[in-house]
Amino acid sequence: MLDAQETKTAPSLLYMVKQVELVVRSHLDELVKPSGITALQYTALTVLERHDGLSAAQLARDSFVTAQSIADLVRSLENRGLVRRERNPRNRRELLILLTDAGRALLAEHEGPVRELEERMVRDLTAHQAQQLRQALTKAWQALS
Amino acid sequence: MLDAQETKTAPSLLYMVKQVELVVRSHLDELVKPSGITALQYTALTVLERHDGLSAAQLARDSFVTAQSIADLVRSLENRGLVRRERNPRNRRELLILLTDAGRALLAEHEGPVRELEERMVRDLTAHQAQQLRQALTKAWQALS
DNA sequence: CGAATTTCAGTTCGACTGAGATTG
DNA sequence: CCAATCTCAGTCTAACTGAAATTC
Repeated sequence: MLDAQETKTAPSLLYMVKQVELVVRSHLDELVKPSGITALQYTALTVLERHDGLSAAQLARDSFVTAQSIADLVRSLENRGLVRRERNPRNRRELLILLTDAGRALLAEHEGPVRELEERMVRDLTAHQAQQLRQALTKAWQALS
Repeated sequence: MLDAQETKTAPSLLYMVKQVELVVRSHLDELVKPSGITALQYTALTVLERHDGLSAAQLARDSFVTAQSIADLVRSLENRGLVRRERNPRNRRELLILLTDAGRALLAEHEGPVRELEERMVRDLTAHQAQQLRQALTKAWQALS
């Protein structure tokens, strides 16, 4: 509200990224709240959807947090029956995190509303501009990683 | 690491926004840590730089958090002497938050490194693409607000 | 009186550090 | 022996809810 309208100095790109993330997360939290999970937990499930059988350590690196922090999140997903864990037979230190049927069902349930949220986000962009946005974000992420 | 390389399904725009925000925040935290403040506190100072004399309630709405949450942040900035507060004479409920000289000095000190971080973020984009990114983020933010 | 702002008190969640066990 | 992974224990920050005081 404060920045896009009466702007003395243009807000930085860093700030705009933060603002978009803030508003996305608040909508996402509302969407998944009925399922009793947070936006953070939902996002972890979508990562597992794309990379099933990840270890907690890999998930932690992907999220820029410590392994200890991820452990709590994984445990709560496990307690809800959304994921299960099993030893990696090739490296018995690792516990692989796998989606359960209930986890996949929860993802399927929210697929539509989440897609609608993303469509609303690019409502005022052309398909080409939305594609450019995705590429620019990917390049920005790579440049800072 | 996990998504831009071996991608089964393209990560969503919502997820990319989150990832860029995560990596930006981790760099920003490192930059401002020597000053003894967090990225969150630094960001609040930059908001005040653009809109000096904001109330805590306005700052809270801008950040999608409750007034109670912002109160702690403002109090710690006040304790460090980076902001001061005074009653709005036109509306005596409000306490306006104003940058002190020390607050402005802290912002000036970090201006260069923060600009370098932003330049690094758009390193692989043309000037036009960076401008398009800013516009797309602004439109996305408006569509969701 | 109702709405907005601030403050106080208590709580919860999501992160951290440090230390230990197991595996490669 | 060292590095990576996971776990346990304790802590801290940053968010929350609820309730009260003040002002418009």
